[in-house]
Amino acid sequence: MVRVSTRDEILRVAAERFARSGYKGTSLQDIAVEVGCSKATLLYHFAHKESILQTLIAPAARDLSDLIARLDTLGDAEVQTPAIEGFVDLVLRYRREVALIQDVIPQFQHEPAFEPVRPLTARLCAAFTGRSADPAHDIAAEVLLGGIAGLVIDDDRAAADVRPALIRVARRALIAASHDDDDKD
Amino acid sequence: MVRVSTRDEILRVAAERFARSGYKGTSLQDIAVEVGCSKATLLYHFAHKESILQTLIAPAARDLSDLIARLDTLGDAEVQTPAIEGFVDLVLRYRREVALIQDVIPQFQHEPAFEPVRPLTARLCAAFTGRSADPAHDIAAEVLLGGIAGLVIDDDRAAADVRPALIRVARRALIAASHDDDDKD
DNA sequence: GCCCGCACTGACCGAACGGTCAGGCAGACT
DNA sequence: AGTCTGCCTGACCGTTCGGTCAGTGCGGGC
Repeated sequence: MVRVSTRDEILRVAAERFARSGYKGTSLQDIAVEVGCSKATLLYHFAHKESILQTLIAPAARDLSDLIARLDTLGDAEVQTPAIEGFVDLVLRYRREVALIQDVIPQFQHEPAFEPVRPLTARLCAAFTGRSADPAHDIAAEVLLGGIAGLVIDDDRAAADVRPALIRVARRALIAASHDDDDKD
Repeated sequence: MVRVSTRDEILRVAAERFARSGYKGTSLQDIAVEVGCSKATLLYHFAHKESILQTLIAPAARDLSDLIARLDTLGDAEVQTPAIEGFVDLVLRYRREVALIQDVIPQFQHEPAFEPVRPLTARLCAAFTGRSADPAHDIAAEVLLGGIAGLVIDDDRAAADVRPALIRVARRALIAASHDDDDKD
């Protein structure tokens, strides 16, 4: 039996409940009951409900930010493969956090605090296309980004099983799309 | 000035608010204020809040069901193109409804009423892969299905502009994937 | 023994939620 | 004139929400 702090236990339970029932669909009371403490204890460790959310997604957000910064240092011709593999590895490592982020996007995307996130996704999208100027390639990249992030959410297959399939479908759709443009209908 | 019934106005406002702030993030009061009627009027026209939701997504659900039934009549070799084009046209026609459905999936997917939906998506997924038995093809199809549905949500580009790009990325990723299997790494 | 800080709690708060209900009101029919 | 029906409403209900607060128990340093 490992010794776990109440704070860590709150985060563990909250992550699970938020992913299962959504952020708004999970009350502090729900979390407190499963943790085995009072609701006031949650608000002793975290100032607000939103603080729990921020704490949960912070590591994933940091790693995503690091990935994007690293991709920015690469040249146009060599950026796609690291982008695809880096992103796939990221969402597979943070499955629950990805589900959580996708859940709260509708209610936070219009807030001013969400503003600096948009250029981040644009840079990631650009890395996926190999910085192509073709808007059709941008659409393809957005589809792949969203599709990959969406798949890992409620998928119970092992990461090692899905990883190669995800990378392959992204390579097919993106690398082919940005290298040969002669098959337009 | 066209004459619109209160009921239709409720549906119009609810669709917009649900898509913008989410189902749980939109109260009956919010809708009533924007419609210009009382909250009780909403509950006169619709028995519950959930009835509004069901009414909104019913046409999209019916068309999706029809599409899947039509795809079931096609052979394995000829099903992919109609599946891709049919699905893209569907989500482009029902952008707001798609956003709404994706928003409420986390809170309704565990309910028994959601049970008959799962085989539907499996059949659509199978049509996307050309009924391939390879699990990697299934993953590719799920990525594309989710990615395409996710893209149209908060995309303000005209349907005619995105449609060819969506179809092309899906064809690249899926048709190539299921016809030549000799590039595994 | 005393005190202090940390972890924690029960009781409580105002606000907002979905939903109920008795009744008002305008127009059509008898 | 009377009545019936469909549309609509204000007032209200119980519940649940996130959050506050005074206070309790306790382990460790002095």
